[in-house]
Amino acid sequence: MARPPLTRDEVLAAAAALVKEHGPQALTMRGLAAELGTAVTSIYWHVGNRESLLDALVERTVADLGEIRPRGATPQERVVSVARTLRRQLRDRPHLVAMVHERGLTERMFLPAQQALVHEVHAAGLRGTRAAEAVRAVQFQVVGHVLVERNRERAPVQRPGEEDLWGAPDTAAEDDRALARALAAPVDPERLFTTSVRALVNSLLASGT
Amino acid sequence: MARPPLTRDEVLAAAAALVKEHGPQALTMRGLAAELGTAVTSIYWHVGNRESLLDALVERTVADLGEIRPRGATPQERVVSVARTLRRQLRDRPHLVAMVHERGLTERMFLPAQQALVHEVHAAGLRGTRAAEAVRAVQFQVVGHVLVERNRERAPVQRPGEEDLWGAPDTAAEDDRALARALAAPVDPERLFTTSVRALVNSLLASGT
DNA sequence: ACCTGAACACCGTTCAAGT
DNA sequence: ACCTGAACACCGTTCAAGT
Repeated sequence: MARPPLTRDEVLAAAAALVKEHGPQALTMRGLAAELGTAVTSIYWHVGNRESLLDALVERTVADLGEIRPRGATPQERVVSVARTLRRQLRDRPHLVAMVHERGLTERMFLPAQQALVHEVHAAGLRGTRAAEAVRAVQFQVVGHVLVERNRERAPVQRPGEEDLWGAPDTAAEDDRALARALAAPVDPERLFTTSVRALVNSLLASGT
Repeated sequence: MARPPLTRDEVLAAAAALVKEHGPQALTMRGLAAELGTAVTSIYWHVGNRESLLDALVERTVADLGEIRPRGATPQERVVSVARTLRRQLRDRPHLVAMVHERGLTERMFLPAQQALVHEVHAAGLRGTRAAEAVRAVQFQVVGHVLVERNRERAPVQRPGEEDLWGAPDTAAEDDRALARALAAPVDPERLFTTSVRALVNSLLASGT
């Protein structure tokens, strides 16, 4: 009744499944061993230790991140489309993105998108330092937005929430009920993301033409 | 030789010191007890458990976050100054910001800044939904940037780094050596931050005048 | 080359018992 | 009201011993 010999790939696959479903804190060496039907110590032979297991996981999924195909008529539109695609890719793998982030591989993960951005910014007429700054501004903007967004989802109930904070009178917005109401309403992240990126991109690319 | 009776404040202070110095993972109940010269279980009497201890710590430091005084002649400048002040405040407490973030209290922490932003955006002529969107765009931008920045600092050595990635020929930037060089150079986060915020703010506030 | 159980040094938390 | 040690159920990791 002995199981077939354990392989490194098998370990990685099981670990990836655990992380994808329940997050990295759910990946314990003992739990993983139970999942695989082996002794805990066998895992150590194949992957070294927990730390390098996570490293391998992150490595593997960074490599999995797909190509980015810019869409749209103008460089502005294409940059925005790259940003939106990237946001979607990151949002699809919340736990893994967090792990990539923690391990400082955000840079690497972002490379395909960065190359696309370089191309578009160049097409918009930006050169040299200015172009590099525009690319990085967009890069920081997208990654930052996704991080903030994830945080909001993980902590859906704020105490007190913006509703309470802005529902009360005697605030700076008291003479603008529409503003107060808008701030009390929940954020629409998709919309806010697009608005922000568009605003940033319009401003950054304006200096190229 | 008995120590004076333990107080909740004493526990919080010692815990805060540990976290500030070495991060939350360095805060173990046993280590804290050793620091305080009591039994581990005494701590439980005062703060419940580790989770609510961290909650209390976060609560306390969110309350500590100071006022924000906008500076500058135009609303644009004042919004940028708010953003820069906020960035500095967040950067001064890296571990605690991360904890606030993890606990989903980013909203609350951001409130003083948000009120200042509302005031400035209003002064710039924005109203209602539009004003709210501008405020939130800046908010997300700042918090996101700080998060990305922190990540970069924690993982100073990227493998491979952007230098290697952009130093090689045959990239999209191969006809623009200045661009390739700029992307291979390390990021100046302060400068990038100011550039980005300025670009975003200019674009957002333009529609108000 | 690959797997194993025992053991070590850690965790957070509970609880009955003290004063 | 406050403190204590013992105990429980977890961790990750090492290592000598097996095949």
